Amino acid sequence: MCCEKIFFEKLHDRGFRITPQREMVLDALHHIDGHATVDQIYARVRARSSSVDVSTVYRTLELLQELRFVASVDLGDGQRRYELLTIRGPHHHLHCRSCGKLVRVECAEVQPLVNRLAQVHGFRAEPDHLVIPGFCRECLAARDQTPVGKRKVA
Amino acid sequence: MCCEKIFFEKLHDRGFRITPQREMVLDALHHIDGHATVDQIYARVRARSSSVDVSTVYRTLELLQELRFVASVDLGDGQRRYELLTIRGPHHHLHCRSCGKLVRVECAEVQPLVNRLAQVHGFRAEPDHLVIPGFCRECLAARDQTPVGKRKVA
DNA sequence: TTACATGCAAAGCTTTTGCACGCAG
DNA sequence: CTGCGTGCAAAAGCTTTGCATGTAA
Repeated sequence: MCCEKIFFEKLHDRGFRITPQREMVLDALHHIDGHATVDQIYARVRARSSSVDVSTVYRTLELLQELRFVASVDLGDGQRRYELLTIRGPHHHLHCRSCGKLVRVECAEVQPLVNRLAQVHGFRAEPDHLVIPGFCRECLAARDQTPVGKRKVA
Repeated sequence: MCCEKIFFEKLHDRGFRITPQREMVLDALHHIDGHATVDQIYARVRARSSSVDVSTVYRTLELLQELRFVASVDLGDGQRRYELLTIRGPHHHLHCRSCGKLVRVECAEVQPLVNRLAQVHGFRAEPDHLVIPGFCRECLAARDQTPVGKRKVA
């Protein structure tokens, strides 16, 4: 796949080494539908080579972030998620605080805001991975009726 | 302070008890400039009563979220932050992925987007506490020049 | 050959949970 | 009185780190 080639080139350019582990992590990211947790990635990598360690996965993901191959999101549930920036078109997310659902939003819908933020604040809102918390249609009604108790907010 | 009164009323209405600990956590939130970490809150509470436990702070914060007195944000640095919704006017944040700085953005700037999301997706973007990741003016230049190494992204 | 990357294991952090006691109502 | 809320202590995650070994270049 083309990503891999670019990945290896970039690694090489920056003086990093090309290893099977790095290739496997990238491959795992390709095969998991967006927003992969470390667990998911690790599981997939282990399926190919059971001797790989989690720490290597973490280190590789850190590297992939450096190289701008993945973005990470923290949805607040204690697990960071990683998503390839190379294959999926740019998009954003609505994250329901109640049920955790992710609604995909096309770039165009957010672009006006991104533009304005750049103008007014000189701030580049990450155009490939904006996460907007809130409540989805389904949960809005439900939540307003639920008697308040020791309910998980996550 | 008025918040406290409303807080106690709300507690009472829902059948929760009014305790010194709960009052102290609320008070701490008032005295810490927005986005308090649990550590900060805990420190402030301990200053008044050293026997209070962290777990109580966590439990109280959970309760405060239930009652919509605070919102929490996870900036991805491994510590959730809590902010009172009662005293500060509604606002949003630009969060710099590089230096962690929070830029405050007034509601009006984001409202058009919030409206559109409601229309198109039936989604209520949390209007009091939207966090938009990206890169601030200062870091944009710096980051593009920094040689890639084992740099923390957080 | 050189030193970067890995595996292993242990530690670090924040947050959660179980339980018996104390206190609000 | 009753049982909700608390303190204490331990556990549970996820993530990071130190170090010796293996391996890409």
